[in-house]
Amino acid sequence: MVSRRNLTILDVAHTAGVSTATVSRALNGGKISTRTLLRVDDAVRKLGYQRNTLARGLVTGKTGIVGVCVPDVLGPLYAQMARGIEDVLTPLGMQYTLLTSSRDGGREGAATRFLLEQQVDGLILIGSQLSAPELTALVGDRPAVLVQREADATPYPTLSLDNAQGAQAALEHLFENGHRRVAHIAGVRRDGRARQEAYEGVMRAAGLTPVVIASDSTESGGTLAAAALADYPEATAVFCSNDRVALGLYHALRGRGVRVPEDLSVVGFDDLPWGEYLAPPLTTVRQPGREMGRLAARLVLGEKAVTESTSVEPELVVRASVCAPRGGDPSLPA
Amino acid sequence: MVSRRNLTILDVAHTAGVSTATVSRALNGGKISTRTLLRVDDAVRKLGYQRNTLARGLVTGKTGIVGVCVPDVLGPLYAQMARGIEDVLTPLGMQYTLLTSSRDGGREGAATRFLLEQQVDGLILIGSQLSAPELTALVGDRPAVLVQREADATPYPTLSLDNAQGAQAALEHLFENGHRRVAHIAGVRRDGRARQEAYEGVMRAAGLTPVVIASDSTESGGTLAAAALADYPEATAVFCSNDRVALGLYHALRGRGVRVPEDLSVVGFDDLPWGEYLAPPLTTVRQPGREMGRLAARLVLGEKAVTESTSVEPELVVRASVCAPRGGDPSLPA
DNA sequence: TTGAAAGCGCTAACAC
DNA sequence: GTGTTAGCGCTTTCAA
Repeated sequence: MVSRRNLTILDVAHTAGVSTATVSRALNGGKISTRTLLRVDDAVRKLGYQRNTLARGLVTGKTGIVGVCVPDVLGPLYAQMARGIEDVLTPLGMQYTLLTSSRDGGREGAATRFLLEQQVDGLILIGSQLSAPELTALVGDRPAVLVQREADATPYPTLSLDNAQGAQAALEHLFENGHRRVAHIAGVRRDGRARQEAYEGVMRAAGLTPVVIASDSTESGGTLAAAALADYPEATAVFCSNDRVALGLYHALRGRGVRVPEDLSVVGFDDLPWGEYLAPPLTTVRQPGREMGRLAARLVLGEKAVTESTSVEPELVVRASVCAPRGGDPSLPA
Repeated sequence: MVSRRNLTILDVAHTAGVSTATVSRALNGGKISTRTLLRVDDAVRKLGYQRNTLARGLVTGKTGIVGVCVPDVLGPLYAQMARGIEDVLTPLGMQYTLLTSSRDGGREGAATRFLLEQQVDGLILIGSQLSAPELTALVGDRPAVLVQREADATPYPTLSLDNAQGAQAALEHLFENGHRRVAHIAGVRRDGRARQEAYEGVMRAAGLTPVVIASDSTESGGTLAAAALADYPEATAVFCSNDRVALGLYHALRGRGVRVPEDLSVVGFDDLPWGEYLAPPLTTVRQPGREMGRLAARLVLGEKAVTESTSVEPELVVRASVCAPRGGDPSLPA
């Protein structure tokens, strides 16, 4: 049962009394008589043989593995994407290897190179920070998909959330509730910037003045932003670049005796799992992570027609962190 | 720059005017004259050569990869462990491949087999659900570490959190605050069971009656548990099997007008990132995920003396979800 | 210090 | 249906 040294198909062939080719066929579903198949199966079981994927991959030129590189393992969104990828790979008997770039271009490059040297059949790069030339030099003409990145100077298809649409939905919801003075707590990364730009655009289009508070996209960024928000007391609502910021904001607001949503309405972005359990449950924009994962996988496998860039629609999730502003439509600074 | 078909070291050898052996040596830091090293480097760069790890692994019998299998990617704790593993692997020029078992024995078996066939140098199985015989049959004598699993009938070292100690710390904190009627919302998995047993033991040792509410370790489990808790109104505190349950409990309690901690003290387990931002900030037991990851990696690489089983100490994180019960020490049911 | 050559374990023609 | 055999791309003796 326990292997001494390396068990190979030769051992199996031996104990089954057939050739290695036959064993290979048995293992891969080739033309085989039922009797020999049984014999081989027995031998495999008896020996506890496990095939060596390296050798197999070396000769077939395929590994059945898709490499996935995420910014960090910590994000629930990436986890959802991973599930989506799994959804399409598993029925195909394929697997994926997950690596993290730690939001660092150097590490991302190393991880990507590693995956490529691993001879992965395809590459899904999520939130890549590498420049277009770096990417092309590294990946060459291997199948790759860039997720959370807008169409680029790269030859690879991209898949991204329509951040503009999400921001617009959030703001419209706020407008419908009577808000006009809506501040934005901005994020730092690609997505954050896209959301900020959309926010500014929508505000201007509505004849309103954007007020942007810089932040680092984390809970503590949200907490810090609360202080900055105190300098803009006429704001009746805040659109946060993501849920984590909203969480930090909730916390700081509570400390300052500001009630959500009575004193200040809040909208998040992402729809992380804990959002609905907050007090009040957070109104937010959902990013369909799992679906994005599925799409990315199908794109990289070439199952879906590869258009230059695909974007998926976010969905507004209305819960309880938005209500009408206190004095109806506020006119001028207090 | 962009490879036509497969670029091999033969191509490199060719353009550098040396043999493949020399190229190999140059790539791996063997004895080489500086001049040829430079020539090879140039050729590599010029061609955009990337080594084929499969071939390399096939001949060396090592891949430099540690396989990691986690119950689900969604858990922040697993993410922290992954970071810990990375901490020790990266400086060694090694990598890890992450796979999920989706808390399903079948999928876990498949994932493990896949990693093994991948010829990983070691295996870190987190929260494995497989039985000892299944595990031994599958893994054989390859280096493996079982995380979040107590010492077993398996030949592999285990690494687990001292759940008993964590439960004890939580309960002692509650006792010190004057609580006697402490209920427990139990979890379903290994860890949950260990915590429940510890809870029961500590309660009995203190001459108190354990009250256990079954749950599924998720937010909705916590929400449901709130209803069950209504049948035990004399409880002044609840020890939750994890933070997610505590979150759901918070939510349901709020709906019922029960204040935390004034009406009911709550303690969680795990210390997930959002705990400190809740209202009130959650007192909980921290699981040192990153450190566990580091330990697991060192164990699997054989850097650390392999003792049969290692356990790491949890740490009580006191925040604001515990205070003295309302009427001091409650005596009898209402 | 470098090169020639023998495999690592497997699959895929090609014969039988 | 089954066996023979030539590699897949690389490292590693062994000689030179």
